[in-house]
Amino acid sequence: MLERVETGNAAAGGAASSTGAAAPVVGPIARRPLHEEAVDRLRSAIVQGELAPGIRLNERVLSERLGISRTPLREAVKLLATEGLVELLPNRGAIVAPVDAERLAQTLAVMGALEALIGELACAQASESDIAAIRALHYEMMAAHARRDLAAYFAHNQAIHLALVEAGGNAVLAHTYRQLNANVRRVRYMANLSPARWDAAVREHEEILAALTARDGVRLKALLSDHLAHKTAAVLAALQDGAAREAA
Amino acid sequence: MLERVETGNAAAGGAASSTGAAAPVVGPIARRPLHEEAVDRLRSAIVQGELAPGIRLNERVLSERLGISRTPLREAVKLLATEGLVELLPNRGAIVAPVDAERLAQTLAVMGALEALIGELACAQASESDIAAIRALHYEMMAAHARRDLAAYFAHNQAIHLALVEAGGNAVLAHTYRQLNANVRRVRYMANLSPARWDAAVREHEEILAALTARDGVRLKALLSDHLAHKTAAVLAALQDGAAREAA
DNA sequence: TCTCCTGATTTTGTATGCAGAATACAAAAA
DNA sequence: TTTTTGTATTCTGCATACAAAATCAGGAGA
Repeated sequence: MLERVETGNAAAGGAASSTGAAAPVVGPIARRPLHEEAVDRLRSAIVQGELAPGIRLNERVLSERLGISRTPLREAVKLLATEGLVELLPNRGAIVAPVDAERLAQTLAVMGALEALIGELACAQASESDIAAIRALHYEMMAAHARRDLAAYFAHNQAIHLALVEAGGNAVLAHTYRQLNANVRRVRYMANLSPARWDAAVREHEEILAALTARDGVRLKALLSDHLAHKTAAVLAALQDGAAREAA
Repeated sequence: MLERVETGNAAAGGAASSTGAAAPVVGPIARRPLHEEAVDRLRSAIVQGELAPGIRLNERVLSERLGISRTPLREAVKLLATEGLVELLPNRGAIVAPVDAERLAQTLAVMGALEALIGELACAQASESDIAAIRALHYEMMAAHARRDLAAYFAHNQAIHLALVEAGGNAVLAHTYRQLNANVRRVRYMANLSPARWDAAVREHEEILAALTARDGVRLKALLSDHLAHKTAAVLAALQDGAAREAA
């Protein structure tokens, strides 16, 4: 967990050896900044619960683990703080942000407001190949569901929702959505959903795909909103549940 | 412009000398981190156009001007990059993000989606004193309009919209809204609005206040959406205008 | 035993140093 | 004159050094 970074920036284009084929001449591989690497690393560690809510992020320890110095690490931590994944304690460093039901509910409410725009834009702007890609993801997700493979299901589910927002062609919307979503995913990983809710979610996805295919924006908006509302209920319930179990 | 920081963190509460009066004991004033100071400084400099779009942010120069070292400054710049106010060029530092009509339109679309939630929450959650405060701001704005004092008008206008979103009690929503808004404000500063649009905006604000007072969420939602749509049109038009004038 | 102080240690926040990349400049070639 | 190539300088990205704040350990006193 949290392996060293090993500056994996090896020449992406590789030696375009041999014949001077119509190779696009790769271009000089911009090395990825370490702070970005650190952001990604830490974000996924937090989202996947590898770094539990509330634990302190000791700079020295983390910088050793990631194999980078404190400077880019601190930059990364501050970025994650704006995403709400970590909390900055003045003069006392940072902790992984505790999961707060109130805040989570607020986040989901904002995402709900965005769903309307997402549905509208997706229907209006998605290319046929965008839709085809989403359909492919949908069936892969169905397969995961049939297999009761929760991890794969989540992964494809995420991919679908991201593809939907991307298809709308509004980069700001996509960025905002992603950022909010990070906090929700964290809880998702913690909470298994009930079989009933799982089945219902899959049915909802069927309808979502149908509406998108028909490019029925009004309907897609409504479906996405409902879908999120159900998800909200499930997530908050799971959270309550977890808290209760904790207390026992 | 961009005066040194002078660590204005002087004991905020001042010496709580003399009698142990019921002073709220200020607490040992947590010194404000320099990177935060830098963020605020740079953000307002950019929003107010003091740092023009496209110009390079030379680290050495900036750190000297602000009187802080490069480390916290770099942290600040990276934070502003996530807000979209600056653009990071790998190995070549950062520039003030160019104003891009496309991106601005996308930002405004997202804000539009949020307006619905803002209106709903404000009507449902605002306290009477919240509403009173907004009303006070409203009249101050009206005064500024009567005086044709554009700067004061903008300031109060901003304050009203922020108060509205704050009154809803959803901190995540407020945070998201603020962030998106920074990019719009920048253009606002650049573009004077036409007298006709100004008058119309004021009338819209009258209706907004009325709907809030009546706690008519449905109506407030619609009004805020329309208001933003008009603003969007005005802002984009002003932007076109500016570009055209530039070309001439 | 508990509380409160005091000094040592850890940890953060900030500044500075260093290597490599990018740019600017100047001379040579076309 | 224009383009190209080699060199010097500037700047960024990262690491490290240093100072201030916080935490911890131990002991004195109640």
